[in-house]
Amino acid sequence: MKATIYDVAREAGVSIATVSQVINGKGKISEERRNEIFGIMARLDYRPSVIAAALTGKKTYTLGLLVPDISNPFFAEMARAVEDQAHHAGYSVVICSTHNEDERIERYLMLLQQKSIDGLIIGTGMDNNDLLTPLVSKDIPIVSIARETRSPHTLPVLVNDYAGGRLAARHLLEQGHTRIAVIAESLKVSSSRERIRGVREALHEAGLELPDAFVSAGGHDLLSEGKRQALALLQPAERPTALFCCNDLLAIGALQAAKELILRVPEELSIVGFDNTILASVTDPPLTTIAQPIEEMGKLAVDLLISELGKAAKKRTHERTVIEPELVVRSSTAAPQ
Amino acid sequence: MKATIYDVAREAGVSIATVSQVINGKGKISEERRNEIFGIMARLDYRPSVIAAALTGKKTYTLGLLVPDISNPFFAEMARAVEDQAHHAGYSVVICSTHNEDERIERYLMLLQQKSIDGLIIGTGMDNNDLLTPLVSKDIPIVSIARETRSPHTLPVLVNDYAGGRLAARHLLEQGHTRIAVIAESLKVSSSRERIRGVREALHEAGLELPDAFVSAGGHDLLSEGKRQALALLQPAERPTALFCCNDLLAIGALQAAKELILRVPEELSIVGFDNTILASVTDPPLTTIAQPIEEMGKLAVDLLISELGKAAKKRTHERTVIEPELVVRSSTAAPQ
DNA sequence: TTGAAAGCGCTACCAA
DNA sequence: TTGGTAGCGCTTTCAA
Repeated sequence: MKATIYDVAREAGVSIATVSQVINGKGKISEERRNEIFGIMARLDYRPSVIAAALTGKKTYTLGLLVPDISNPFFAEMARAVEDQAHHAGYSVVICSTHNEDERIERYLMLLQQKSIDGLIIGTGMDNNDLLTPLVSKDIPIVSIARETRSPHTLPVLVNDYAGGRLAARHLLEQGHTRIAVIAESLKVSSSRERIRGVREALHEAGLELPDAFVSAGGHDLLSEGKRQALALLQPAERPTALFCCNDLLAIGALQAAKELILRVPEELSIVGFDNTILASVTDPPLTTIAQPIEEMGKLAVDLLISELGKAAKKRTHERTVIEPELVVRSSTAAPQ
Repeated sequence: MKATIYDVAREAGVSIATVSQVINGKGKISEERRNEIFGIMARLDYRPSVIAAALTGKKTYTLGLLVPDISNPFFAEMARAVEDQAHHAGYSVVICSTHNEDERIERYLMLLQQKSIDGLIIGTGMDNNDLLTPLVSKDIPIVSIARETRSPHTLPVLVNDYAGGRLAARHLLEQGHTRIAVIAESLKVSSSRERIRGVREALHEAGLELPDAFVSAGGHDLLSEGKRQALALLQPAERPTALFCCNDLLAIGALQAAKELILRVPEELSIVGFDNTILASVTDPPLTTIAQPIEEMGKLAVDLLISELGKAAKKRTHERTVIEPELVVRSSTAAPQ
């Protein structure tokens, strides 16, 4: 059977209270005793039960991570960064794929609460901020990564999406494009809206408009959705000469659409993605995209969360952490013919 | 404050034992009482604490998943399948990226034990099976997915790697290749060894050999490793005309190597991958690869694990679940010039 | 059909 | 410096 604190105490001829203090480095225990007890713990291969500790109100050293879909490389890379950093700090991470469905989000949130996570990282879009109130009222700190929620209690760590949109549009404008369309995953997500705003703004500065007909959004399966939307956008005679896709997966869908329509990329159609996931570097042609420093963001989010963990709810920060995106030019963009 | 079982009991004018029975559908409680209590639970927004339940020896409804690297699309897709299926069954999943390092594996295993997971899914290579003994002695069921451990206590769910290797080699042989080299991620992983054995066997049947110089392995960063190894293999005058890479990431590295050497794929060099991740379909050229039905495997693994959860340790299955792989022909293979 | 009470393993407070 | 002990919220006999 597994050794408990009682076994250690008995073996050491002390009370469990003493052992507990040794474990937690509290109280004043003599060097001697301390070392003796450590020795016994090692000999008995004793491992404190996180569960029992959690029951008495201590931390569980578990974080929750909500992402729409872990099989999307962007979120996989995010999960990796988060998990890595958390691991370094002694935390483990429960990863939840929400598929952007409120119902799943709710179930997961319940689950995570029941399991008493110490903190939550949200990488998924959320309509309904009420879902967070139970967490908030329990003083569980929440950071959102790569998107914002409307709740004042979540600390965002994000890339400057607006700037990203501008960057993409400017790149396209500089190459001489004037008919630029946008494909977004979902207008529910703050980051998509911001990126579109950036595009619109950049166009505006160039004296151009972003017609509503050139903004497309929606869908779950990003790849096929990107393709479907691109197909639709490219139908009209007055088709756009460039597509800005709000993520790489959508961009790849667009790439497939172009292939299907026998439009050469970048000669006949330019495509810009967003995220700079591994996908962007391997496609045919390689994708010009806006890079989100996802690894850095993941690390930052975890550090931030853990530092908030220590504080009383009152003293929590409310700062937004914003990182600037970068344009990565590959081969999917060129001057229009 | 959060409602506890005591609040519910008080409100209902019964004892906590009764409430507990209602929650767990045990004992004989009158319809009336039962409904009344359910009502009160709902009204109080009562959520049983998984932690407290776990302390008394009940399940935690948490599974552990060990993968080498969640940012590798293959494992991301695996994680997604596992997580999805687990979620359907009411379980959550703690995902751990081991980087194939024994030390990390050990830490994670400790962590998972402390948190009392109900079951473990191993998707990572493991040298040291001793790390599993603590789990085994606690009767925690373990299934390995897409690879085997040497421990008799883990139930494997895998693709027929040997057949996969053969499939790849046969495809190449049929196209007229005779100088076929193999790039593997690590010989520590059973699946790699099996795939190579399959290749060797197929070659053997065709009266050919797989020289040791044509087998390359090792490394962590799969992409750059694939490139490095391909570069090395393609150096000699007697260079191979085809490369079988033990996963898609390696294959993409090889693709990059070919580009660097200005070798056209597939005209001058054929490349076959393994896994059929999303990557394979978007590369330039799209990758011929061996498909692992990863979604199916993930589901199977979870179902298997959960069904084992119910059984006493003695009655556990020892069956291997093997699925046949499929060849997916795209554009990275052709007859040698 | 229901309830009392003994844990589960640990923490934290108060005494000694 | 150390130990006693009352919980933490829930499950599970055993009695009533």
